[in-house]
Amino acid sequence: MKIDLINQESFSISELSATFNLTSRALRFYETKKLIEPTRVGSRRIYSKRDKARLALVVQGKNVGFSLDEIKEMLDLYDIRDGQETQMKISSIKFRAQIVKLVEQKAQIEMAIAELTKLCDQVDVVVSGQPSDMKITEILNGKKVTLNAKIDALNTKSQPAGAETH
Amino acid sequence: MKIDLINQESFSISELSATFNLTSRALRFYETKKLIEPTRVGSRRIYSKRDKARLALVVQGKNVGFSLDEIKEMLDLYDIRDGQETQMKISSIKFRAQIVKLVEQKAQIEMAIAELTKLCDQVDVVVSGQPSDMKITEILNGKKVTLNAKIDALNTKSQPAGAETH
DNA sequence: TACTTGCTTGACGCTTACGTTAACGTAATG
DNA sequence: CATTACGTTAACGTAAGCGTCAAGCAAGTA
Repeated sequence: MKIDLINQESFSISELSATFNLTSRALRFYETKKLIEPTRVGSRRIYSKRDKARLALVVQGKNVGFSLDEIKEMLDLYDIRDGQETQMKISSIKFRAQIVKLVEQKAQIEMAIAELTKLCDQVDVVVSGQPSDMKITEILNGKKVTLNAKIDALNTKSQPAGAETH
Repeated sequence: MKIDLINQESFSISELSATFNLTSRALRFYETKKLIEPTRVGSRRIYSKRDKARLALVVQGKNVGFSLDEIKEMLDLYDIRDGQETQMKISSIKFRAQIVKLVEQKAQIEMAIAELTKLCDQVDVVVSGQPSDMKITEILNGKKVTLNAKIDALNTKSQPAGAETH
C-alpha cells in the first residue's frame, strides 16, 4: 500500500477533492459535464495526472469567474490544438473579454456601494437629530438632506453581531 | 379615460411596469412574494400610490443588491414601525452589512481581474515574445477599439444567432 | 462475523427572479 | 360587430452548481 506520494501517478476521488478543496460530489458533477474523464477500476474512479492538471485549470477558471461550460470549451480547445499558438490567442481573447465583464461588474458594485453609502448618511442625519415626521420616501427623493461621504468609517464601524463561521 | 396624470391615485399593471421598466409578470411575482398587495376591481389589479412607493423601494433595493426576501423584510419592518427611529437604525445596520458584502465582492472581482491580467501577459509572452502590444491597461481605458472589435467578433461567433431586442 | 470506511449510482432538492406558453376574459375603438 | 389591446390564472421551464438523501457493494480491521 505504500504509494510514492511525491510522484503519484493516480489519485482517488477523495484525494483530489481534498487537494482542491472540492467535494466528491463536485468531482462527479464535473465528470458528467465532461470536464474530467477518470478511468475506472471496477466501479471506482481513478484520476490520472492529466485529470489532476485539468482539475487545477477548472478551479482556476472558476476563480476568475468563468462558468463550467466556458471552462469546458477552453479545455476542449486546448485538447484539440494542444497548446498551439492559435489556441493561446483564442484564450487570450476570452480572457480579455472576461476582464471586460468583470470590470463592468465592478463598476456596478461601486455604484451600489455609493448609493448605499448615501442612504446610510441620510438615515444617520435623521436618526441623530431631525424630527421624526420626516419619512423615508422623502429622504429617498432627496428632498431634505445633504450628504457627506464616509466610506472608511463604514468599513470599520459596521458588522451586525452575526457570527459566520465560514 | 380622463385621468389626472399628475395626481394619479391608482395605476394599472401596465402603467406601473412601464414606469419602473419591469414586466407585468414581475409585478405579479412580487405580489406572490407579498412585496405589494394591489386591490382588485373584478379580477384586475389596481395599484395605489402606496404600492407605487413600495415598488420604487423594491427597485432601489434590487439595484443595491438586496434579495427580494431581504427587501420584504425591510418593507414589513417599515410598515410595523412606520418610519420611526428604531426602524431607521435597523435599516442603517442592514445597509452597512450590505456594503460590507459588496466590498468583499468587489475585492474578489479585483483579484480575478489581476489574475486574468497576469494570464494574459503570460500568454502574450508565449505568443509574441513580448508582453502584449495590446496592453490590458489600454483595454480597461477603452483605447484600443480594434480589440473591442475582436471581442465582438468572438462573441458573435460563439453565439448561436440569438437576437435580443430589449 | 460484524463493523466501519470509502465509494458507487441515481434522483430529487435548492436558490433567485422571473420567462413562457396556454387558454381564456374584458374593454375600448373603428 | 369585429378587432385590437390589455388583462387574468395556473403551472411548468430556465440557469448554475452542486447538496442531500437513499440504498447498496467491496475491502480492511477488531
